[in-house]
Amino acid sequence: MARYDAKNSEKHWQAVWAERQCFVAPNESEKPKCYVLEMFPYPSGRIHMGHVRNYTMGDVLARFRRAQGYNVLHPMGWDAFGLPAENAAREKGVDPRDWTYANIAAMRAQLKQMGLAIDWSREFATCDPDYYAQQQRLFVEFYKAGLVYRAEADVNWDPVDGTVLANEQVIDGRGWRSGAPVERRKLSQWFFKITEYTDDLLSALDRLDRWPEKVRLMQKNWIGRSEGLRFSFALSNGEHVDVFSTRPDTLFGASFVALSPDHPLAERLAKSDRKLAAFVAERRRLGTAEEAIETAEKSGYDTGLTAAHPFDPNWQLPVYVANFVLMAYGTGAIFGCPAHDQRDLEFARKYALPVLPVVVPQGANPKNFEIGSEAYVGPGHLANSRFLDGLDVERAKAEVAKLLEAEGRAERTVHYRLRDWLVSRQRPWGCPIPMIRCGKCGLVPVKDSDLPVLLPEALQFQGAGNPLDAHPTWKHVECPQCGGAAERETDTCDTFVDSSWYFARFCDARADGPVSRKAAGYWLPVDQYIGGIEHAILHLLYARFFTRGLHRLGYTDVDEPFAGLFTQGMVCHETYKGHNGQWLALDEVEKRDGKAYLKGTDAEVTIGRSEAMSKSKKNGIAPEAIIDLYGADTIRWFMLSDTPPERDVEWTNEGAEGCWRFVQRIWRLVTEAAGLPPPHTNVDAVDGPALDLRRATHRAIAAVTEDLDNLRFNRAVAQIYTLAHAIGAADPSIPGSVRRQALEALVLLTGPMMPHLAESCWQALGHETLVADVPWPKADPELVRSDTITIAVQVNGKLRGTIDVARGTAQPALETAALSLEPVARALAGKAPRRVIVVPDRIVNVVA
RNA sequence: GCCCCUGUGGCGGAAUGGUAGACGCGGCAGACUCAAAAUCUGUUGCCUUCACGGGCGUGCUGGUUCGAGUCCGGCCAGGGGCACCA
Repeated sequence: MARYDAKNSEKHWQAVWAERQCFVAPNESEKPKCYVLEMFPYPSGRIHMGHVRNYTMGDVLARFRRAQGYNVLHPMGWDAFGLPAENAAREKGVDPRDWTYANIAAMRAQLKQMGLAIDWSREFATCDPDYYAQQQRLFVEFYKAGLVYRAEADVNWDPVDGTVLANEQVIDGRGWRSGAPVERRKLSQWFFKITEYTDDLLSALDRLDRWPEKVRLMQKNWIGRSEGLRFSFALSNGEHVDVFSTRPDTLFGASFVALSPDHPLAERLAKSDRKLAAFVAERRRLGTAEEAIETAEKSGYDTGLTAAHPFDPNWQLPVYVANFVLMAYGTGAIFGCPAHDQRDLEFARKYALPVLPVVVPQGANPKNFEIGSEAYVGPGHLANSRFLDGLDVERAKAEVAKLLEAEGRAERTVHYRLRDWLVSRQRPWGCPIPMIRCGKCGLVPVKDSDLPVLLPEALQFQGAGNPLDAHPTWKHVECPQCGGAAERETDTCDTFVDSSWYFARFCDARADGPVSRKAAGYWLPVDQYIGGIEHAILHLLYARFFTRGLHRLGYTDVDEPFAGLFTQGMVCHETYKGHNGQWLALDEVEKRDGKAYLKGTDAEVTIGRSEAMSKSKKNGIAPEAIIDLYGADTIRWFMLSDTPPERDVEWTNEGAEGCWRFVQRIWRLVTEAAGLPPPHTNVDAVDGPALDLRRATHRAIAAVTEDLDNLRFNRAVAQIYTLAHAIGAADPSIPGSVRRQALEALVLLTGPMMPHLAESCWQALGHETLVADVPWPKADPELVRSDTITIAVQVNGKLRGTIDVARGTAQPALETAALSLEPVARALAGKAPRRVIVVPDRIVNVVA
């Protein structure tokens, strides 16, 4: 029997699908629509295993929904602006445009090898002038709608990339791309007013019921709503300092006031206080990096000023500048209550400040309740707090707020941690911001008729700074308003802008305007979005904001771009380290008897734990190599097998071999079944082994359908193995029509996961249609349910036997049958049962 | 520091509060073969027993329940996120 020739078969079917335009989605259809989207890739030049997993999952769903009768939109594009192209330009002297499009061509070819059911007619790259022209149009419209503004901002400056980074793009005090230590600079920057939608972005999370709870929680925490009180302390120098607190109930436990080193007052004091200036500078070297601040010891600088307690002018609190107070949150100043805040406690212990408990838990005696090394943050009643004594925390908060508000000294406020989105980037390989600065007219948007603002043909990458800015002619233009000499904005957009609306552009990728209202009305929202958890916050939040903006501009009626979200796990592999601790690549190592050795030697190497495939750890496996060896169907099958899709998967060669064996097994099952009745033969009533196979077939159809509906690919795979086994083990005497039906179901169920193999098998079974065009099989409920079932019999919850009964057998009969079991009698040892729990069709539990 | 997730055989993992370990990988045994490869079949949690059987088992520890991998409380370990969120 000839083996299945994956290489030729896959090439053949890919050509057939392309030729017949199987996966081109019409924008009008009688069918219900289904929009399946995977996060589009950055064109790095080659696909990695993470892409393979991501696009396989989306492809299975797209093909499954198509078979179920949906009009499926499953597009692909390229997130093509960004720093790597610039780095390549600087390092290799290539044009970023050429580099990017060459990468796209290479990756497109690799993706096509995977046999994805994609509507390639909608493909675009964000660096296509046609795409970014439309984005510029949106920028101007957002600007006119009041969603864009320019402001001075204290920004993170990356001295290597010569670019500004958003706070959330700084990792450990270094640029998230360049790794260079970040400096601070004040620059005039463009912002999107995402905070205009804060409340809505938060409250709408509750309605995203097909999003992972984890992601909704992460977004909720990121938006960070907190209710509190804003009030001021009078300082000994005659000034006032505003603080924000969510715990005003603990005011009588205050023992200090602390300012952020970035607080204007701290900066002003530092001008005449060298030591303070040094302290502030030291803190700034820590950057905004969380880890650095985390591990840094709490420290402060006593300004010598004091602050009067709001309820007692004679009570003076010391005023510190403290390294743990953030300017970006609240007012940049706090009052410290060491007994009920861990950070304040550590600070107080260090500077020997009083620690007075003012909230005591239920049952504790206020007189001897003491704070040790842990602050008490739980509920309780107020103590040591004069007129607040005895109140619970919530009532005390309200009381303090009421008193201070009545005197006009405080304001109940809701604070969010979400800040506006800084989109300016000083990079040449991005979408130019279509604004013009005129000495006379100020900021003027580029006229619509002058769009797009194209990037210049040739850019010089020598030297730091932005080549757009350094270009001899590009930025010099006439003011659209007064006609005088003016300058273009040379900043480009954050690439998150590009990815914030591409899903809407896919609805009609060649529309004249940015988004076709009609097409977006038909396709949006995306029914299932699939991508990595690393985008759980920024990308998804920005896309949600942008969609609201598009709604405001009338491009769409939806606010939420992604009705369903699925975040897949990473692809991992064992790691290896040599004697001096360096990472070893997979092809430098060979395994024998469970141990790893340097290839060709007896030098043992350390086997590290499995980690996400990465260049730095040298544990990556190239998908092309696997596709070359086994074919795309095998790698697809591996990605779907065993591990639940949301969990990290470990790549193993043994597993891949197992997948490849299964490909051959299906092919053998199909091709060995010679002499079947012709296609479309009806199955007559059968019994015995033939009925068993029919039942197995319909059970598999039902189970796979349900599993794919819920993206439980690993379970669907297990069901298909079970059906294949049932077919292989079936009695040779059963009618060919039954065997045919089982094989056809097997092929169709496998179709979304191993599409090439399925087409070959379908053809081998005598069909002239394509699996890609065949409707999804339907399970007969009669055949899914079995008439007899096995019921467990327990004594005191321990299994003692089973009984086979007809479905629906009544309680008394079950009880009698259970009690007559020999092991049950033995366990009872002659005594009468105290009680017998009988759940029909489920279980009998005898309580002895 | 705060928040989130995950702990089940040798391994990846199944399991609406109702027979723990489906399915796959690996191992073992057998069939086919002169032999091997390939393939097929069976078997495979641990302890105990000649056997029948019995006991123990879902990170630990309490609880709820006739019955807990599943629900609740307390811990431990590993992983992830974050802007110390006052």
